[in-house]
Amino acid sequence: MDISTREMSLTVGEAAERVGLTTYTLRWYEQEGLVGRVGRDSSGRRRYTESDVNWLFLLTRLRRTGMPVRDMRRYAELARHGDSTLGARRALFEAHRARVLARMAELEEDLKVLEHKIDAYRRAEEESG
Amino acid sequence: MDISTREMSLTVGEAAERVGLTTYTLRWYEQEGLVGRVGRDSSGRRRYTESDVNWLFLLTRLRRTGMPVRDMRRYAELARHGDSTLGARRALFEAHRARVLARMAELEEDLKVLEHKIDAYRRAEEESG
DNA sequence: ACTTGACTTCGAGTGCGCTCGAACTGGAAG
DNA sequence: CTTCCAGTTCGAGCGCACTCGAAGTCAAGT
Repeated sequence: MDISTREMSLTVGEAAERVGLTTYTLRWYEQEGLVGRVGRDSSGRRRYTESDVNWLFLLTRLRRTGMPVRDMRRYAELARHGDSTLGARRALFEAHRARVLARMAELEEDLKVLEHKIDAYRRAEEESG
Repeated sequence: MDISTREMSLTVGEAAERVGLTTYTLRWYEQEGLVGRVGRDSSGRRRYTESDVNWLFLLTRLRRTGMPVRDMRRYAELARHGDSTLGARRALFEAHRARVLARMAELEEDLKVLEHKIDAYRRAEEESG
């Protein structure tokens, strides 16, 4: 039982790799207030804890579902204000879930258009190729 | 049976409204080669035919599924080259369909994360609210 | 001791997809 | 006949989300 496996802390490069963002983006997220001030070591280098990494991971999911950085910032601010904002955070997620579901419904519609087109091309190829 | 119902032609504003884009965007699409040169009336105004509008509609679906304008341009170029490019166009759509399916799978994953979070907030609210 | 390479901050630059302002024109309504 | 509105072209500008370059620091490896 190595103490380092219990008290993990990662450099910006390691954290970036783990969450699939670049070091540039991680620093920028911090600057933009999407992440609270990350701890530094004695020489001023960022040290990411496991909970920092979990938070970053959540941010990547929000981003990937199309949440604007502006809204992620708002969410981060709520989170920084503790338990009194739990309801607001849930509301934010529920609203976002609705948007994601709507987006998925759109994509399914659009997929149909794509498939129709593919079929039409197939038929046209048979006829003239 | 009015002849105007058979030979429809729309102004840029009407076409924009019908496909859900702005007039700016319609002109820009033309300029960018996403749409072949649209016909003009005697005083130089654009007149969109039904097939122009159908084409534009298809473009909106490609856009909405995340196809970059660059790729839409490539597709438009293929379409302008006639039946010899049917296979290429089908391939382009099939590749795009794969990306859309992958995107939908991602969204479903991300949706799970969202629902977990919502549940967690609900539980936390019960406990401390 | 020196080199290497990942880190620091800062401000500037990039790519995408529009979006708009300016200056002008031309058809239709009152 | 005038007023109005929607259209024209052109180039410039914008918002978003990064992405990068410059100049410097620091710790570890050879």
